[in-house]
Order: sequence, then structure tokens, then C-alpha cells
Amino acid sequence: MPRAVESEQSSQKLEIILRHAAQVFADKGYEGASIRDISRSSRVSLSGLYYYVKSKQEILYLIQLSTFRTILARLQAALRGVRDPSERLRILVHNHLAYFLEHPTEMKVLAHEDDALEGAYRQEVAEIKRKYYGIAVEIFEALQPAGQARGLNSRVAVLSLFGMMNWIHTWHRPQRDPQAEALSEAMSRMFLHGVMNERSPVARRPLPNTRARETRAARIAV
Amino acid sequence: MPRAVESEQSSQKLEIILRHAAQVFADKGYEGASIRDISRSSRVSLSGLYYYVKSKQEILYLIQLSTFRTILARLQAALRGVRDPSERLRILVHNHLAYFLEHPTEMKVLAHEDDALEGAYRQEVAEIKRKYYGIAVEIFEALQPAGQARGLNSRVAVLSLFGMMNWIHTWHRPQRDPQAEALSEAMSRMFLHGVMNERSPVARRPLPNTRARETRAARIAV
DNA sequence: TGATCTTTCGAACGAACGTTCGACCAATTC
DNA sequence: GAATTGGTCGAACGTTCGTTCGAAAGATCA
Repeated sequence: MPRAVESEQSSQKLEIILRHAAQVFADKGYEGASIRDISRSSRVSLSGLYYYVKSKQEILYLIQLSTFRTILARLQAALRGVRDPSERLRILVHNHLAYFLEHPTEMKVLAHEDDALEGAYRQEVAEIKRKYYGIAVEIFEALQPAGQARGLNSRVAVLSLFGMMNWIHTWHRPQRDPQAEALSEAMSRMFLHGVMNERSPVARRPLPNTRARETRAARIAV
Repeated sequence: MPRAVESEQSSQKLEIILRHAAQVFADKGYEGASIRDISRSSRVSLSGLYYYVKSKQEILYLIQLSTFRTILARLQAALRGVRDPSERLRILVHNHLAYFLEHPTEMKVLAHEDDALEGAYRQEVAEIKRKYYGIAVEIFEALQPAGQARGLNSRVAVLSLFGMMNWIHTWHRPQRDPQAEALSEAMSRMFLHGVMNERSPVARRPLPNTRARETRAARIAV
């Protein structure tokens, strides 16, 4: 019989399986990875896996769902009480990148296996993704009434930002590249003010001295 | 016997095969696609494919190699004679995005199947990629002596730019989203000057009137 | 017409795939 | 101590995979 209501032990073992599965999917891709790979790496027999999980698709679904739920919940918590649009954007970027660097395997699976799910699984994940995206659009558009944002297509701007952030799974090496703090500061700054040195950057928060120079974290060594 | 020196006809048929293969890889991913899928869609028998091609890996290799070579050659041609760093960056972005939107299937295969190649195939493609990346870094760093670029990690800045651009394969819908001109103008502008409205944008070229407003193409409807 | 070379393909190879089944073991309940 | 329950797994299922092989059909030139 398949697992019906999970005991403490049981759901703990499911988590182990999902953790190893995420690693395997990240290494070989969803299609390139086999259930046997997951069985070997998690030390659960091939048939034993099916006590915890209905199918290979469900494994991917469970990984994506829980990862996305966590990152969304963290974002909502971090945003609570913050009103300034620029600051909210910085929080979004930091939350996204910090989670990315803490859980690189799960996030790679999220970013790279976007098309692999089908049917109801796909739709359920898409729903969370829409919500996450919607928050980003709201934040972006709130930059405008303040008379700050250029006349830019929100969709293009926000998806470009996600592109910057999600692409890091292809290049970021923890030893070599900046960590979450510096990286999110750099990307927020690039997104908000660009790479060029027009006059002076806007200060992080409205300060007496509007011409404050950039923070240390943003000035990454070349 | 496998094809040795290709005749006119023969290499033409190889191109047909590669075009269909790119479509199949783009739809199902490299691992998810089968040689039989490619056989079916290109109307060449399963064994017939192996007259033109040594292996499934070689198919992917040939697609990636020729796509990358073309985009690199076009970039070098478009850059010839242009000295202004900002303008060179705009050319790079436009070249990349224009090719992306003209050949979405090949570019999706390039962006998405980055890890799929192995051994010598992988290295040969990596070499071109390094060259392409190197040009981008050069352009970016040339923004600095002019006293224009912020103290930003080149690697982070350039790879963020590639992230913006390459990510479009996940979201761009030709009917709905801006075309190459408007899109590259928007992304160049975002990268160079950001999304916020600090004072005034810098003019495209050094003009008498440094405070010229943005061009029409950049003001995309929301 | 016959010889040679290029191109095509049906049939089969062994290996690997996702999934299922029924037997089994250990612990808990009566 | 018999029955029940939660967890485990070896063996096998039918299918699909990438690749090979040898025969044969078409083209080219003697």
C-alpha cells in the first residue's frame, strides 16, 4: 500500500528523497535523470521509492512546489511593513538571490525544468509563479507614481530582472563570485540606476544628503 | 559508408536535418528528444540519419556550433568601425536579441542545453562562448576609462546582461511582446541607465544637447 | 551493359527506462 | 500467539532508447 497519512518518520524520509532527487535533477536534468539514479543516491530501493511517491513527475512537482512556496512566503514576510518602492524592490532581489545561493540545487531545478511538468502539476506550480511575478510587477509599477520610473513596459522590465537573477545558476561559483549581500546590492543597483555614472546615484533611503555615495557592499572588486 | 566529403545536395540535406532537430530539441529538450523524433520530423529514416551524422551528441554540437559562429561573426561585423563604448554595447545587445528573435528555436537550444554536450564537443563550443563573452567584457570595461561606469564587478555586470537577454526564451511571445528594435533599446537603456528617473538620461551619442529625451523606440507602451 | 560510388532504409541489437507486483520483515494491537 | 499495519525490496513487465549492419536502390561514367 502507498503511504496514506504520513507519520513523522515517513515524511522525514520523503524529504531525504526529495533532497537527493533535486541534486540528481540539477546534475543531469529531469529527462536525463532516471528513477534509478535517485534510488541509488538516496539509498532507497527502486520499488521502495514508489511507496513515498506516485511517479517521477510527482517528485519534480513536490520539489518545485515546496521550493516556490518557501521563497514566496519568505518574500511576503520580508516585505511586510516596508512601503518605499525602491526598498521593496531591493528586498525582492535580496530574497530571491539569497535563497538561490542557499539552495542552488533546488533553484536550478526550478529555473531549468520549467517546461518539464505537465497537466495539473504544471498548473499548480504556474499559479504560485504568477503570484510571485505579480508581486514583482506591483513593486515595479509603484516606482512610477513617485515620478521615478521611466516609461518602460512593466512586463519587459520585470522579466529582465528575473532573467538577471535566474541566470546565475549557469555561472555563479561560490568561491569566486560575490555572495548574496553584494550580489543583490549590485543587481538592485544595476536595475534601478544602471551601470553608467550619471551624475550621482540616488540614496538608499530619502536622506538629508541626497547625493550620498554608493554603499560599500555595492563596490565589488573587479 | 558514412558521408565523407559532402556534395552540394548532401550538405543541404544535413541542414534540413539540423533545422528539424533544433525544433525537436527546443520542444522536448535534448534528453527528452529521441533520434526517432528527429527522424519522424525530418522525414529521414532512423538509420538514414546516421549517414549524415555520427551520433545524437554530434547533432546538438553542430546546431550549437553553427549558431554560435553565426552570431559571433555578425557581432564582429556590426561592431567594425564603431568606437563609442555605449554604442558598442547597444550593438551587442541588438545583435544578440535580433538573432534570438529571428532564430528562437536554435537560440533556445543554445541557452537551455548548455550542459548537455560532453568532452571535445563541449570544449569547442565553450571556446566560442568564451570569445563572445570576452568581447562583452571588453566593451563593458571600455565604459570605465571614459569615467562613466560605476565600480562594478565586470563579470557580474556582463553575466547579468546575458541573463536578461537569454532569459527571454522563457517568456517572449512574438504577438504580445516588443520586437528586436524596441526590446534591445529597452534592455540597453536598463543596463546603462537603469529603470529609475534620475535627472536625465544621457544622449545616445555626444550631442550639443546632452539632455535629449529618450527615443520613441524606447518608450514602450505599458 | 556493367562497374562504381552515393544515398537510403528495414530489421535487429543490447541496454536502460518508468512502473508494478507480491513476498517479506518488524513493530504494534488484540 | 495470531492478526494487522507500516515500510521495504527483488524480480520482472512492456516499452523505448541510441546505434549498427547489410542489403538495395539510384546516380555516374566506362
